Amino acid sequence: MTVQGWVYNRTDKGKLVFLLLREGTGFVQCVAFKNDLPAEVFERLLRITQESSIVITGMVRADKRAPGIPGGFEIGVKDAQIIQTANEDYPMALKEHGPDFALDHRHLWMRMPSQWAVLRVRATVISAIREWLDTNGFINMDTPILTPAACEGTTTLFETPYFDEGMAYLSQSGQLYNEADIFAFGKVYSFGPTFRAEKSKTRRHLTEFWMVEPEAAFCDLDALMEIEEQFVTHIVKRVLRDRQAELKSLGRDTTRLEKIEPPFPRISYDDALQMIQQIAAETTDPEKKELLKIEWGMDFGSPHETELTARFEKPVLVYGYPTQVKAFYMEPWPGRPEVCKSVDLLAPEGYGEIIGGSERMSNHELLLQRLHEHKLPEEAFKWYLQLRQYGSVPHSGFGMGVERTVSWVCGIEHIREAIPFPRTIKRVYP
RNA sequence: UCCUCGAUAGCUCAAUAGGCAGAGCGGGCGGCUGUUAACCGCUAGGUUCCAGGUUCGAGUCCUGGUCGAGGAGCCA
Repeated sequence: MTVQGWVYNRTDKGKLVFLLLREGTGFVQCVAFKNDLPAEVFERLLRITQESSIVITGMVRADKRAPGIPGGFEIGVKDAQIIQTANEDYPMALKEHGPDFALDHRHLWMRMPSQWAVLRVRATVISAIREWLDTNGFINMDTPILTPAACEGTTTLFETPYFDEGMAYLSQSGQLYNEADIFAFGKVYSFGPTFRAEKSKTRRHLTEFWMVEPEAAFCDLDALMEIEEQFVTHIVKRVLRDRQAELKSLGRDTTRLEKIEPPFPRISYDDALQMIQQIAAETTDPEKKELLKIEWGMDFGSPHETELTARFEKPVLVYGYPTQVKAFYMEPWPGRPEVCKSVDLLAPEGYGEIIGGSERMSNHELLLQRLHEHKLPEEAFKWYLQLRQYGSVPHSGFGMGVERTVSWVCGIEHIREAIPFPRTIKRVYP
């Protein structure tokens, strides 16, 4: 058989050369004995540089000693043709790099096994997302990226000149458009890039990230939570089924992922708050105590989510947040207007929020009132308000961050590794 | 925007109390028939982020700046 690929690493033993070849879908070891091939070819393999492109002809055989992803087999080389000899100054050493250097060389860094594995898992996560939605009655209905104004009215937006229409803004959510779509199609999802111009500098933030946003008509908060746990479980199971070798090479403890099964624990904001307050009271570390300080009405920050989810093995659904910390369009809790029918899905192991969702407000007059309370321009939301005048129904939806989900599934430290070319506050290269 | 930390060879890092600029990897040359980031010998490789200051002497101390990282806020 022949293998086409790139030389990831070379080890020579005099009359024997090992080449660890990247061939796109995996890493395979090729072994060349001096006596098995023409002297001139062997001499070239002995001197081949890292990352050179090559076509190898040989025989596959099983060998427990052979490394690779997956390991356990290798190719005995009979002949080889070098396509291009890579320059000898390839900058990526076969070890850890600092983040600045690694990100400056993202175009090469992605060839490394760890990055290759994460991005392969990402592709499977995306495939599983579409698979579950497509087979559960959701239809893909993408939403515009160039938008006239803030969808939720709070987050900082990237802006761009738009002909004679003034400024257009890069989408930070397709949700409002999804809400229009469900009245035509019942259950829909949008899936695309999302842009946030916030100056967030943490391992959980990107300025450009991918979000899937399912939305369903005739769906209340309870039904939404069921959808979320089925959806997340399916994604985890697909990765466990199809990407074992990649997870293993990342050193991921998959027993944690194997426990992901519905139902997920459901906790009200009120109860979660009490748990956090108790944790804060019991902690002796004064710095941690200060970080965990919280009272009713405040949103959970990252330290709160971390402490809370550390006490569960599965993702946790926290519902019923205070209205004042959530977006204007969320349905109020029956009999408790200070609380809304929102739900966040917090991933375990300290990864925190990967899904934010809610039941949407279906009453026209109340929605109009909320718009005014939030000082949003009624004219810009005219179409959105009309949805409540022509056949309004209870409906719900959520947004899931792809990179945060991939980070959790892979067990990696930083979200920037979960997207091929990350965009952060200080980086738009390469 | 705020808080904390960092910047030394291509890369990852070390350098006692302020006293000759170092190692491993990667590159080059040589050796080895089972390497797993191989190993062994030799070799080349430096504006110690920038601008000032203190000092006989600064990678090290002081001032200002640049760039980066982690965290907070905000969020997926």
